[in-house]
Amino acid sequence: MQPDYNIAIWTAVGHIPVGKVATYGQIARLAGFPNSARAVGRALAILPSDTRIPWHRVINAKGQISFPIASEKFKEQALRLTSEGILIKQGKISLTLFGWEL
DNA sequence: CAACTGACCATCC
DNA sequence: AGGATGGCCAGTT
Repeated sequence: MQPDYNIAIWTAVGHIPVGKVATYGQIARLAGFPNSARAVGRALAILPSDTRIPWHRVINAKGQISFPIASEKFKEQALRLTSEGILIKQGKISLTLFGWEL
């Protein structure tokens, strides 16, 4: 099991400009899997902690972080996003303002 | 081998 | 506007 899914997805994620965010659906589309947003979630889930992939720039279609509000993962992602200039109000990110390729 | 699960999404009510 | 429903697809149980 070493499908290129993950490679394609990671590559697409790596193309997200700093200060912008993309949804799983967008990434899936860019990677060549129009109906497999879930593949993106999987690909990101198996990333090692020392990865250089900006996984934090990937959020769900609701414009929110796809983690339990109190989890460490959530906090880390929120921190990384804010430090890149992305504003999170009430746990929600404005895709209109920070969405990649609108 | 069948069923469940999940860092999801679009549509319908 | 918020909740339920169906579809997707690969890795686990």
